[in-house]
Amino acid sequence: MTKISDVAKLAGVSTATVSRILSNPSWGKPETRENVLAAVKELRYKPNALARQLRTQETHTVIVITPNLSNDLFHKIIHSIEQEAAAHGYHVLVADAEGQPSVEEYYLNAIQQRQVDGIISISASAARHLLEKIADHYPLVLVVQSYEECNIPSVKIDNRAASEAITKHLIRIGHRKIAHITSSSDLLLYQERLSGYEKALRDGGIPVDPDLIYRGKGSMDGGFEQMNALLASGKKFDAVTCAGDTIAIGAIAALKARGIRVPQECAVTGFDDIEIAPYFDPPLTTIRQPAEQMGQIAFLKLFSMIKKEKKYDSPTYLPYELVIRKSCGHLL
Amino acid sequence: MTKISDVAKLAGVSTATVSRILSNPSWGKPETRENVLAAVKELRYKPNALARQLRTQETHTVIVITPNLSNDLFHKIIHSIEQEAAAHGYHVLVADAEGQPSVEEYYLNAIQQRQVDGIISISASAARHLLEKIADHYPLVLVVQSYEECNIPSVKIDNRAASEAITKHLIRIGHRKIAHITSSSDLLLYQERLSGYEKALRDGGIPVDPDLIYRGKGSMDGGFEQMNALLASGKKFDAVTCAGDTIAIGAIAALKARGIRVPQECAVTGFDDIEIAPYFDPPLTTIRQPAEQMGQIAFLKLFSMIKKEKKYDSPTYLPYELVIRKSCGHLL
DNA sequence: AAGGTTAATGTAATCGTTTACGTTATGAAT
DNA sequence: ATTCATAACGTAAACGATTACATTAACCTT
Repeated sequence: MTKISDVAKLAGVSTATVSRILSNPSWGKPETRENVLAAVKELRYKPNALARQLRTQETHTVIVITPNLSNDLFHKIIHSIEQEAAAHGYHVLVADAEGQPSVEEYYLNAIQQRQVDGIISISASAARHLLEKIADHYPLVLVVQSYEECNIPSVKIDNRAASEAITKHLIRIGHRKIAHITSSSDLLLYQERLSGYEKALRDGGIPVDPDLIYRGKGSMDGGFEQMNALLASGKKFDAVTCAGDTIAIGAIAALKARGIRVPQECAVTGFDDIEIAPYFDPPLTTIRQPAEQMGQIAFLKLFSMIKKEKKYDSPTYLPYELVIRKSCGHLL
Repeated sequence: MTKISDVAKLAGVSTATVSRILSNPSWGKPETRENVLAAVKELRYKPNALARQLRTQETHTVIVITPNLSNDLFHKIIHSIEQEAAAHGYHVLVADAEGQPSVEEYYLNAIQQRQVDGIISISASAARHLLEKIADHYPLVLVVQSYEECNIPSVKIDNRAASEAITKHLIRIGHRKIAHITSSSDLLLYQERLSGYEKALRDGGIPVDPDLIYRGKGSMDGGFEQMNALLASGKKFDAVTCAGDTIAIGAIAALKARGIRVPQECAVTGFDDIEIAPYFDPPLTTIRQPAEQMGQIAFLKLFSMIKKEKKYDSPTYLPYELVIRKSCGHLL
């Protein structure tokens, strides 16, 4: 592998000159520039990133930690982080935390070992105090969810309000016995969605019935299983709000398997507006999160922290959108 | 940040001793070990990965290049690569090539700059000669697709045979006028699937009709659009094989939108067996690729190349599985 | 012509490890 | 007691870049 000293030798200059010409477009006299650049081209020189990073103490790389790779919303966000990062000359390392023994360890290792300049955590699942400790020492931004009254920079929608909105829509069009299927994970975002659901019920004068709230895996399998459990319970219900589109899809499949028509006999709503939402039968009524914006803003926040422009920041709330399709039944 | 010399000072030894004790469990006398390890703990020392990598000339990191992150099959593969890599003490860097101006450049940069020890390319889209040139110099493994008679190591299923099998199934249960919707990308894998479809038709004594072959985006949107085009053409058909489950989902949505019942009036098959396949209405008949195995074997191949055990290798063909669900209609 | 400013470049230290090579201590073998 | 092998450890040279500091050259200014 050719190194900078090879280039320097061929161009008849010192390594310092090569380095400067390569990193500062207005440096050196034209003749020298030409020589050096010609040598670079001839030898096909590529700077060794490790050496550079070791010396400059920055990697121009950020790590994105995601609970899994199979969530459509997550990779929309990841993709937009990558776009924005590239625009600033940064690389993105994607870490799939699924199946990782200790997410916390994962978080820290990369940055402590100086392999990345900052962390973006999508839907972080670590304990609050731990995240705060990390944020105290390193640039960290949370996306999709964050803790309340916590000064770790974050970007998200108001999950509670969104969930309330979609539930209120069901009430408005005449549903009363509304169930909720959610994930049993203890992510705050699910608690917030549950809480929005409850608020909508209370505001609509409908008592919250704990027997209509089901928790399980946050996947299609999970939705399928929980809906079967709900059906098996014998409880009556005419609508279900699900805390995610994948859950909703599993739930609808379970209803259909018993010959229950959606939305005529039971309305179902999702959350996230994943790719399949409009193509499913029936198309899902859901909440759309502004994935692109979330990723973009998350990177920009992180970037300004890396550049030491600011350390803390208030959470950014972005607008969500209630997307009404057929799975919730008739509008008024 | 504490460095190795801090540890050495506190433990009263040289940096060489610290380094050796940390990397070789049977080195040094017990007393020294204890001192050093105690110092490490006290100072919370974490080795600087960059410095280590610069010195050892290996990063223990491999890069996985994927055409996009939204394909369920791809992240199953990525996930299994990560699992296997972790078991060998390697990290995985995921590169989403979508929207990248030049995938080729991407391929090379990371490895030329010595940031990774090897490359796994999922469904590579680069030109053959380019891939061969890369493989000549660096460890490279292809997954999901590869070129014929090419000695770049690869892991995949026999796409042609699988496509032939699923098409033959349609013929066996009585379909004659079978269309094919595929991606307009020039990935070999789509050509192979098309070719398997054609072979099945010919073997069944059915002429291949170019007017029944449609190409578009390989997404749900694409399937929707192509099916609409097919319908608009006025051509008669009673079944459609799609080159991917997402295409099939879009296609079915388009059929339903016109009130055409699937599979009664038109059978549809997919490819890949993504998460939603069993939950869709109707559940998709499709080809399951052994994603876990593919990822695992891909990493192992790469690993042996990195360790210089072997350079070239014949492609590994793994068994696929024809998964028959309802979207193709009655079995005999 | 002397002094001063600036541009162009070189020298060598530095980032934080690992490791080849050298030295000393220890103990076994003769 | 001498020799020899081996274990334990230290010294210092890498790895390949960037950059503080020093130097020289060139060009003004008066």
